[in-house]
Amino acid sequence: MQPPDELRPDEPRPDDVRPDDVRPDEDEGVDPATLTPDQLGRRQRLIDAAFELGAAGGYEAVQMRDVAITANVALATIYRNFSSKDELLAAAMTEWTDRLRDRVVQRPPKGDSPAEQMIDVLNRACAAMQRQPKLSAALIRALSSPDAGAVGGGSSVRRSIVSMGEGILSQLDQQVRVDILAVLGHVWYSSLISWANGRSSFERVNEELERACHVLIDPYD
Amino acid sequence: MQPPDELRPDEPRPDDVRPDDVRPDEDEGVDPATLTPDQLGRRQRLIDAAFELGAAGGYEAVQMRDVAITANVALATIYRNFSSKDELLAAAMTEWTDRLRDRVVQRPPKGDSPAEQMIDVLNRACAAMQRQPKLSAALIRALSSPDAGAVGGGSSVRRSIVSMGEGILSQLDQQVRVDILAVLGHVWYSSLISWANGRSSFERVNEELERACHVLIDPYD
DNA sequence: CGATGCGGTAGAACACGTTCTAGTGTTGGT
DNA sequence: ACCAACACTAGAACGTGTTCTACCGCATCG
Repeated sequence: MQPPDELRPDEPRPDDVRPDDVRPDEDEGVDPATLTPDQLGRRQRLIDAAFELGAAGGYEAVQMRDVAITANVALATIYRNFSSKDELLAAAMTEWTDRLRDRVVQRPPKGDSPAEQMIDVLNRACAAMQRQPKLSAALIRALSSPDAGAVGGGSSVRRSIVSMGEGILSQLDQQVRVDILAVLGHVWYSSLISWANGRSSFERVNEELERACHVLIDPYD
Repeated sequence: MQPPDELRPDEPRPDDVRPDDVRPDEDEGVDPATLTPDQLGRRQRLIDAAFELGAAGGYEAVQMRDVAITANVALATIYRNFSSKDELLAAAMTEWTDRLRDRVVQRPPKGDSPAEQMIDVLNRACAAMQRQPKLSAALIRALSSPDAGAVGGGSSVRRSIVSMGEGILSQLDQQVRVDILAVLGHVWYSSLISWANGRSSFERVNEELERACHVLIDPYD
């Protein structure tokens, strides 16, 4: 299964391309350049298997033995590529987030005020996740895991929020903009974790984000 | 081991008292009123064991078999009182948070502006956690777990932030105050999870909170 | 060509949260 | 006094992430 492309599921995308703007310095240990095509293939098959199992049954359905079978790989081989289940899922999250961000960023947000525009962008990102709720929850859960390997995924998400917001808040003072985006990142992260853990609904996530956008942005506008 | 009382470790406190303002409606299933003293004792011993093991070795050191041994109880008995390890830790978190909040609230925050006062309060809470870093991380990790039983702990923490902030921001418009405190709650939660998962330092948590207080409160002041 | 080392495979083994089984008080109603 | 219900105990058993063992094939180096 290919990573779901929620915003424009119809656009063709070759199997093996990966976004070329990923920062290698924050990824997990292995340097992609030194991998043989065989190894890259196995690695991608593993990530795809994680997508597939996660989309079908959520976090607990991504069982390492099943991932191995789905990807046609030995169990121990997973651990040669990813130090843990959470790192595997975090790698999947990175891949998905990068695509999602590209989509969201490249169409103009609707709304009259910066706050409204920011809300629109976040809503669209949320809507994309909502279309694959089990997968999203699984990926978010991995991101919030204590596993060291999941760090890269977290910073990838943070980067995405910043790049989504920079254009919209460009009129604001540099420092204020950074601060606002940082706080928004916290609200996003916190709300999604609550949602992924079954503590709140998706509407609640949207409400929280909306509230935060208003209380943060409006007074500066 | 008794729950650590970080802010005033010297004040005597009887073994069996529990704060009388806990809302039973958000606690785990069992109604405390119907428990025999024996049962209450076992329950408290379990929470105390969790404190002890968690303080010594963090989340992974709180192993159910060890908790059972430490509390002098059979393994299965733990699961009669708490539906999971995370719920046990969440109960411990609730107990600790309630005390912490009482301490923090009852002395006047220092600082000239509401933002400064809010920062002071949050800093003090952080400082208390920093004194038992392994325990704090363990409790926070439990709070952020997908376990249904941990919900009560989360709302207990949220309540604490609100009650800590209400006095300070009393001059603000009601709605704005609620919104600000909600956003602050997200920042607090998100930062602490990152810290508990080893992704950021305690100074970083303080910085994030400080930043959030300024960007949220100052424009309304 | 042979040695060496690396990455892969199959599958057992291990750790720890959780559940199950069977048996033993203890308690409260009749 | 007896019975039923229930909480507790000891310990086995189970599930799933992770690690270990043993072995194999293949490429690179001498």
